[in-house]
Amino acid sequence: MNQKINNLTLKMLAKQLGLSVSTISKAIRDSHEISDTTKKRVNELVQKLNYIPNPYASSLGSRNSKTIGVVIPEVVDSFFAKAINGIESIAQENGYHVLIYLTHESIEKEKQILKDFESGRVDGVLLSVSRETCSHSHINILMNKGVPLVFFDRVVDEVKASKVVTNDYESAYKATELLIKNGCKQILFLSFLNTLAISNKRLNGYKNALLDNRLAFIEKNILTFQNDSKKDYLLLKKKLNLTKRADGVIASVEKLALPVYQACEELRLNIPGDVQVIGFSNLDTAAFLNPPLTTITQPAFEIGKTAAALLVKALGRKKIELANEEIIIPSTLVLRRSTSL
Amino acid sequence: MNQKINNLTLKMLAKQLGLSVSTISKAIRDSHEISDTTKKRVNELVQKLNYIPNPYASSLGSRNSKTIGVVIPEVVDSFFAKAINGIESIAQENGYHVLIYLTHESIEKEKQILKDFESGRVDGVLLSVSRETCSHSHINILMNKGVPLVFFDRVVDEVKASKVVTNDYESAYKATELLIKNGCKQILFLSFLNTLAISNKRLNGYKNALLDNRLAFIEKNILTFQNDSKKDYLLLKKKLNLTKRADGVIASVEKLALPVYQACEELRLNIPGDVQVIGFSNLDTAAFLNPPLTTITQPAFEIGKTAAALLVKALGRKKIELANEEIIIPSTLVLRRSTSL
DNA sequence: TTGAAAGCGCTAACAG
DNA sequence: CTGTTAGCGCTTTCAA
Repeated sequence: MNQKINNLTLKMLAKQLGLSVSTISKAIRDSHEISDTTKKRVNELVQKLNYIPNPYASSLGSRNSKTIGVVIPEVVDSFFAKAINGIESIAQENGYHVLIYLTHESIEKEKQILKDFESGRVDGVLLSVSRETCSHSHINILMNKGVPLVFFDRVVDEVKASKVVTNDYESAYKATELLIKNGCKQILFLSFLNTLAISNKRLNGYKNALLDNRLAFIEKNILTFQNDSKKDYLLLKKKLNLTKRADGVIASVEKLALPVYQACEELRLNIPGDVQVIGFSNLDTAAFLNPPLTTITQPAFEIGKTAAALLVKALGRKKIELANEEIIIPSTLVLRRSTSL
Repeated sequence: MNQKINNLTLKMLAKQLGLSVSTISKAIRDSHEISDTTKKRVNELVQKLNYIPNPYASSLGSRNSKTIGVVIPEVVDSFFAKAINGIESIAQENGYHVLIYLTHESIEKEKQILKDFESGRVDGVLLSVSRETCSHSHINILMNKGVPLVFFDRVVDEVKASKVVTNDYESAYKATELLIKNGCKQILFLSFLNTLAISNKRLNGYKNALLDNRLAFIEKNILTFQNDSKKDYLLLKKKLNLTKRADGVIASVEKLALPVYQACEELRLNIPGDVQVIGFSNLDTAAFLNPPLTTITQPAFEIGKTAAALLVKALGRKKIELANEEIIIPSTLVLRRSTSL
């Protein structure tokens, strides 16, 4: 269907050099079975004619595609964007190609994508699950088909696999503790509706920090946002406007920090005077918000890079095997003016 | 090398149904040559056995891969992240897969990537060139090989191809005019070192707005940043600290808005009282910066989406042809408090 | 409407 | 060290 220009093939090279196709093939891949002289002859012709092998033919023969599939919820999110950067750096370095798929937080899309991967389209998968992902059979099915998979950031605890994460529990604990030390009595915890392990860990960190500091854990101080619902925003505003008003907020998701700022602005509440705020975020602009936002900053690039490295290393082995290890790369608490000094 | 699980093949299906491989193949692709009854039989078995075709074998046979290559400078940039979103939406909708490549602003990498595309790895390319891209033979070579390519945002004027851009000249003109109307006399224009057409257009908009308003165009008011150099930042600071200090700044690139804020903070200059600032930016946080940043906001999602749509439409045709049209989707000037009212 | 046969361009034993 | 022989799994004429 494509009017593709007659691309050079191994066969043509073979004819030109009076060698066999397989010799050329091996020479190009620098096989030890081939003499240096013929390698040189071959490479010269390859250069001269600008021969570029057909990757799909190679894949078919060798049963691997030199490509990895990256499945993430969003790309407009500084965490994921930076993680992709890390992934790409490793891929690039090792001659892998990167197929990107966005689930937009939909488990249906996630299933669809993983199912497609059963085709052998990718040699391995890097996955950060959607908020909707509660069941995980689709992940197991793929892995059982022999497709290596490494989770990063948003992992599923129940699935046995290699995982690269950050210390969500501790970070949330520290964040909460900071607010408490700073005198907050009513601390809101904002998150999106989901069953993500990562959310739970953050929530538990928050909860335990409260309890360890003899503060009540109040169910109603957990605000669970639906996607972009106005209602949730109004609830947040209400919480910040009661007589016994919330005086601290932890936005456990990057996107939820801004609504807090917005609400405070509309209510003419001072941050950090009236309300102190901490956000889980990789925003480069955090330092320039009004006021600068104290953040839990995840090592996004490193997480992506490490996950990719794990996968690529495994793919390089004769017998592919991931150790099912969990690598934890700690986040950093960056103090700024949204929490009082 | 891969211990891939014995994947189902057409041959196996054929045997089970007592049909030929080609019949199955056609049935699966819903060919009109196949009777409805056999189509049904085939599809039932396909469902039951969960048959998934090998994409690389298909590619080899059909000479197209159903994947597009997206080449961009960075992904940690809200413009590109949003553009990817647009691209992905179209790809997804049309059954295309998306390979992502980052040049990190290096023309060498860009060349390497485009050269790889000569292999037939992708059916078409979406390209936003690196800052270093001055020559463009690598792009022409690829196109001459018959690989369809659509530029988006950062185009190369000299190359004939379809392009999706925004109105950079007008936007910069409007931005400059706004500052002038607001009383600015010394307006800095910040950009990165490059020969990008897009930069030139913005610069010209700035220049002409000055001239049309009887203000001098001063070469030294153009600050050209190298990548992350401290020196440039210091120069910016100096410009903001002269007796005849700059009183307006246009950051013609998203990344350069923050240094301005930083410099003003360090110099204790008030925005917009002492200096008014406008940034070309898609930052969601713009509204929450201190003060909220007036921006030229590009239609990132639409640009990506439109470029992808153009490409995909062309790929769907028997005889692939792009009309070499240039589609312009206008940006929006969003007034916020970094420019006085 | 179906099927046989000939590839697509490359890899991979295995011989020589 | 090089070549021969089979495929990889699918698409595509072209006959039947």
